[in-house]
Amino acid sequence: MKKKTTIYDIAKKLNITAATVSRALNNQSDVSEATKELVLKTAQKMNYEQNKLALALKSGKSNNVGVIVPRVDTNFFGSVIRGIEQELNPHGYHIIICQTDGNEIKEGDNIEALLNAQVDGILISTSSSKNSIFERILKKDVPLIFFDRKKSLNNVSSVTINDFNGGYKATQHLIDTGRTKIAHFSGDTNIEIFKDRFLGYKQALLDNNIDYEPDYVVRTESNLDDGKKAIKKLLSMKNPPDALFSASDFAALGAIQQLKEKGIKIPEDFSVIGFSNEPFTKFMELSISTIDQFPREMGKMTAKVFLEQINNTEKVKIEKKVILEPELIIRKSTSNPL
Amino acid sequence: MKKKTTIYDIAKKLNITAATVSRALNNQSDVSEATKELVLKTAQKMNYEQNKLALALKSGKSNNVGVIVPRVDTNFFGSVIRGIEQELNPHGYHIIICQTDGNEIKEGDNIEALLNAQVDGILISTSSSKNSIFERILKKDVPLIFFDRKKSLNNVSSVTINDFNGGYKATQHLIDTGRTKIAHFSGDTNIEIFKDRFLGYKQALLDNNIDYEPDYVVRTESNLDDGKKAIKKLLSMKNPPDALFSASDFAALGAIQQLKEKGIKIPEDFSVIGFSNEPFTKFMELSISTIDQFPREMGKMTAKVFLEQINNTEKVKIEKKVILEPELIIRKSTSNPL
DNA sequence: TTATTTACCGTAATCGATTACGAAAATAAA
DNA sequence: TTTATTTTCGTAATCGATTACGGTAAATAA
Repeated sequence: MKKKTTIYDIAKKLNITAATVSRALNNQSDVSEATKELVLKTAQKMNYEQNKLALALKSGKSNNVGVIVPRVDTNFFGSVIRGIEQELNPHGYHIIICQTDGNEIKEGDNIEALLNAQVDGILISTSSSKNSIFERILKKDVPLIFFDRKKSLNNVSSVTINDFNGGYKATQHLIDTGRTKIAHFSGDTNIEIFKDRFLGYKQALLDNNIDYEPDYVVRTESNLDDGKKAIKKLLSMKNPPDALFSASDFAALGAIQQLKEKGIKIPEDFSVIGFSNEPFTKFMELSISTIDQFPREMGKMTAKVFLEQINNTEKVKIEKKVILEPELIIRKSTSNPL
Repeated sequence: MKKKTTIYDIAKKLNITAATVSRALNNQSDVSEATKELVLKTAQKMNYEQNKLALALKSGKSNNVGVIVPRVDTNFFGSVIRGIEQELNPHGYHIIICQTDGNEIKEGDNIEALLNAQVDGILISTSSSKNSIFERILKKDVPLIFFDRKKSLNNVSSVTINDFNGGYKATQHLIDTGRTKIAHFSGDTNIEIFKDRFLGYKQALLDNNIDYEPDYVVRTESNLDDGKKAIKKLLSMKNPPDALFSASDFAALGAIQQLKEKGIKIPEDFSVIGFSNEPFTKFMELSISTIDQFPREMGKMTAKVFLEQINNTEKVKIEKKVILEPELIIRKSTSNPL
């Protein structure tokens, strides 16, 4: 009852060998139609199901792909993962999810474990500062693809959005509505995506002949409280800003709540734009302008790049750097362009 | 360079057999300290890493657990999955994620694939109407645990929240604020959780001697548009309701937006309570009262029940029905109790 | 000196599939 | 009828680990 039936069980019952059973099940040419049918029928009758582990060991292909993210319960990563799974599932791959909580050690452990599990590839949004772990993956010839948070490595593909352009577009939009005193909530600029958003912000100022004011830039975490604190600090300046580009939607919301408390009118007296297009930004009565990152498409693209790499029979390695273009979404927290 | 090193490679290099290498690596007693050290050292030098596939095939344990959900990009399922992963990872398990999009066929295919992949267990929030697939899992002696959306099967454990009480608490809260004409947005009542929320609603009315009005109950999908449509219909009644318990936060928000458009004051003239405690409900200027389901805890609990079942050496099977108690969260879309 | 134990390690089977090679049987060609 | 060619299927190796069993030599006991 409990024991799973193998091809040996079928072979014994039919008085043939497992080799023939295997060939019949795989519909190979050198088996007579008669035995093929017989095998198929008894396989069905005995509830036979192929043990993919044995197949994986033999073939060296597990059909599993590891996906590593800081956490799965955010809209962004949830959507990316959804995209990856949708794209990979029809090709027979399963995805194994690992969370790092942004912890470098956990990330290393997860990579180690995935390699031991013989995954056919690793898709990762990294929280690591070092490259050494990734070189171990490459040495084993396991396909590695970065998405969103990447490291720059030779021969390694990545799928990201153009965070520089995202920052630029957001800032330019504020300028287009007539603002010049534009503050910025920055994330951890050691992480590439946050540095790029910041650089886009600076470049937009430069291109519009607006002086860059370092005091207008505040480092914040991605939560409401940090946004509130940061905007308080900015408003207490001698020459306070009249607009904000936040690298995080959550911090942007915190700022908005604080501004309202102080009786400052949005967007008449102060404009706010966020980043990520979190679902809540659309739902607010005062909906929040933001930058869409197309996370689902990012996931699908990551999966596609992986599939291409797997199927690449050329000797030369391909290195694809896919950069998605983010989109400005104008809502009520900013005015319309002049 | 590319070839992974096996215990045979180590054995050959040291002129011993693979058996000894295996024993040394597993720190077994019948190997001399000298060779143990030697093996460990050369294993390190040769970058040896255990192939878990071979181990899995031999032992019959893959250390993978399948998790099946409708989709991963919602706050609820994302949080549940996060909880499952956090609990299972320290025990050496990896989770394989599958999405069904609520499609029964896809769910069957996913189960099939997970069984073939020899997962050590399946944790599922089901969209299926039939029991037959699950009986196949049980026949194979693969641990099966339901969470949130369950089927009632003998000897199968489940982790759910008390949706009946959730519906009851929400409705009772509206009554406590002085409402009597309470409408209900119901989900698909063929799904147990939605039926239970509805039954809780009815029971609360009954216990408070309020007549149940079938026309006050509208079937809606979990999105804004359906909520808007439904509330329009309700408001056009001869005797329209003055409160709403929606089984979905999204539909509740749609209703609120529509009510505002009509100039109806919330919560003075109309109270709304949702279900699920989606993040946006807290962020709104008019924050939405709702029912918290503790999804992360649900995930952790599901994982714990799985671990217990795995480690259960008794002959008798345990069947655990864990029911989490949902919590009423009062915000601005409902008044304070009288 | 002989017997017995212990420490250490090799042999070979096993998990469940695939497949190169070769052999027997069936058929076609001479 | 004999030879050549297919068709069909069995034998055994392989993937990379673990482990029951057995054997040898050294250590200890008698």
